[in-house]
Amino acid sequence: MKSMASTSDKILDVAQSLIVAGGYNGFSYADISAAIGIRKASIHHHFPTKAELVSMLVDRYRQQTEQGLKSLHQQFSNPAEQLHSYLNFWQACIRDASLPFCVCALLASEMQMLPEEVASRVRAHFHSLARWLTSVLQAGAEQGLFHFDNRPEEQAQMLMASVHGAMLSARAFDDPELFVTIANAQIARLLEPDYRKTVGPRP
Amino acid sequence: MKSMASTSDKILDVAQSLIVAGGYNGFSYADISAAIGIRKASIHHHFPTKAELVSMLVDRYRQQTEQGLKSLHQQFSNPAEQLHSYLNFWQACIRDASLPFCVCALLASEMQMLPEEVASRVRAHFHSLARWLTSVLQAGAEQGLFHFDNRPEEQAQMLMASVHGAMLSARAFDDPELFVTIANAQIARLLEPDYRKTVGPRP
DNA sequence: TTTTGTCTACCTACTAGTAGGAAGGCAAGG
DNA sequence: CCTTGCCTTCCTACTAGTAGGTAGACAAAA
Repeated sequence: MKSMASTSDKILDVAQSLIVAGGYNGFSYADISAAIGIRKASIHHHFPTKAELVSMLVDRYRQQTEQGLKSLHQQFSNPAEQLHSYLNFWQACIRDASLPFCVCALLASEMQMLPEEVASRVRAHFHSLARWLTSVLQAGAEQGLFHFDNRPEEQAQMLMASVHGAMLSARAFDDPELFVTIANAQIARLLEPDYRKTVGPRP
Repeated sequence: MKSMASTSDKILDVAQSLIVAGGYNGFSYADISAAIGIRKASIHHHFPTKAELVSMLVDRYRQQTEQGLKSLHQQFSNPAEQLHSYLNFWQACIRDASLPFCVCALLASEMQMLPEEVASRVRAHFHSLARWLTSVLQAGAEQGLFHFDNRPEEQAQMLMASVHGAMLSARAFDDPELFVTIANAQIARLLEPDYRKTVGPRP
């Protein structure tokens, strides 16, 4: 049985893991070429320029993310469980090192030198993630599950920053569990006291 | 009057701003050469390899940071004011774009592909910053200024992640004020209610 | 005189990207 | 059936430019 994934998907897969490891300038067509056993020129056939490659990659990532968040809504009606499930996803990724950093978060740190077509897509991801977190927090607050003093938009920004910062710390300290600690402690503070015992972070 | 800074300091200054903009792989000796009007070879005289250059740069940055935090202790005896002053520093840096990102935070995102001599220094910065934040939080808690449920070490990690994540968000959204919003909201939650009015974030 | 800093000139390895062609799938026309 | 032609995919071979790094000459300062 041949490998199912198309060549262009394999290229994006490899490129994604290389970007997550070292950013936009941290990989080359030659790296991808070596990883999947295809010539450099063949990669250019699928993605004429590096900027296009990464743009397509971010588009795919955004699409996967949005689909994931949507299916999360179908799976859990409870905003607290949605939030936990979101964090569990990253927890698992960071633990098994399959995707130990958000592609867009990493690219965001290099924002100033990204091609505009990439930068705008990264920005769009941040906007849509902020929107999603805001809606979950708002729903949770209305249902009396969450409690916070700020506007939901602000609280969402705080949470998003915590998650990205926790990824960074986990990487800096070379300690995946640190992500879990930080992220779970952060949402524990959101939960209403009487709800904290039932849905709070598991040990 | 000739420029006061030594050549090697000028090299480090330029390299730092280039790293902050695009990371380890985001700058070259040629970039520095062009920026300060010196030949590439002359830079190699001061810093034989790129890894050494960045190592020295991180050493200098760590030294400056530690000195800054020390002088901050001399200036303010109040832990809440120390914390505010720390955030004000970054606030100013990000607003005037002089140093719109922590060098070590940016390098941390590329940890996996940094030369070991650089990576270990970045890790050391994270450790010492965590230590400082822990001590400030602990002192503040003992004086009844702060309130939090976790151990001070954990709370320090949460705060550090928030600060770095806020830098990232400010960059991703291209909105310096976002850093201020997130960071100030985060420490506002630490402050004891009756203390919040006097030392809380200014409007 | 030795050291320090800078220079010109160069090196090898790698960068993104291009030119042009071979092999095969596929569909229309004979 | 077979041919023709298009399309996709991949290839070899190449380009111009940039990466980090080196060798050695020169001048000024210690």
